[in-house]
Amino acid sequence: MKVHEITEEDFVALNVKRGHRRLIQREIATLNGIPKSQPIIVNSIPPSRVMKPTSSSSFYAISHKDNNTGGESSSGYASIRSSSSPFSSVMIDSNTVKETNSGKTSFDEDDENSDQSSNNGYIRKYKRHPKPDPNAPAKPPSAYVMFSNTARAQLKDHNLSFSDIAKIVGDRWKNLCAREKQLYERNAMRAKDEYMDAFNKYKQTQEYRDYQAYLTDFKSKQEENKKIMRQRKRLKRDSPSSSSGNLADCSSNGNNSTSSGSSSDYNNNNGSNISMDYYG
DNA sequence: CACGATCATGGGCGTAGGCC
DNA sequence: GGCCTACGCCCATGATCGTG
Repeated sequence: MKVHEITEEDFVALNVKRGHRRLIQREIATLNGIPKSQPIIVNSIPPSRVMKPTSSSSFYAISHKDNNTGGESSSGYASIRSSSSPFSSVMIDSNTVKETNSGKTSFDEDDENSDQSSNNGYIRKYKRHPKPDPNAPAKPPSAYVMFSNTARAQLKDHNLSFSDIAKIVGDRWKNLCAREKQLYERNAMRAKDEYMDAFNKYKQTQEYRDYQAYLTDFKSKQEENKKIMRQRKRLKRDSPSSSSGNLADCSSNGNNSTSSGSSSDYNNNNGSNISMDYYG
């Protein structure tokens, strides 16, 4: 594998910390001719699978999905989960794309088996999130989110596409007069204060401690599952002919070690709602 | 300081994981 | 191992928070 082909998953697999990942990615971007002024993209897809953007939009997510319709092509999925922020987008050098298009790149073990075989398709990154904490106070919306809720309600009946609405809301926010904006900001600040109070109180409760325990448990089980999946893949790869027998054994082992605990815990957990995420 | 993640919105598709 | 359900992710937007 060439250095510039390394993906976010590869870094994670190598235990490279995020800050270091960003530094390395910046250097790679520079090598690829991307100026420092341009933000880097967190590439979970090796360059060989990156497609050129289809529009001039500043947002650059690579996908087979039909824009705006929410419809996805049935032929697989190639996408980068880029941040919703426009800052997170960057054009990947088209030369890089061409250069590596035919090359085979290695993946994180998990993706490796994702049988790109079938359609050359890349399986999107998908991680199960822990259940949110139903007892935790709801996170307060920002001023912009408050505004967008109002604006969306007004635009709801205009039969506009999802992205059109987003663009209009963004425009309206930019053109909002200072006084009105201040109003939203004040509301947001008040909501935030209330949230902080509520959350500090909530942290003293048993529910909070239970949820923290659930999170820890959830994480360790995910790790466990990952190991099992790797094991299965290895077995499948190593003995394709006798795969059924081995697989059965392996899967039963896997199920014993995971489902027994996880399913019951999942059902028994008190849930929770601090939106945690385990992307690494 | 830079930059990714999150939040709301809705519809549709694909995947993880539970269950038998 | 196959079926089925729940839910993550995609699309756009900007402010804000968190992390390295």
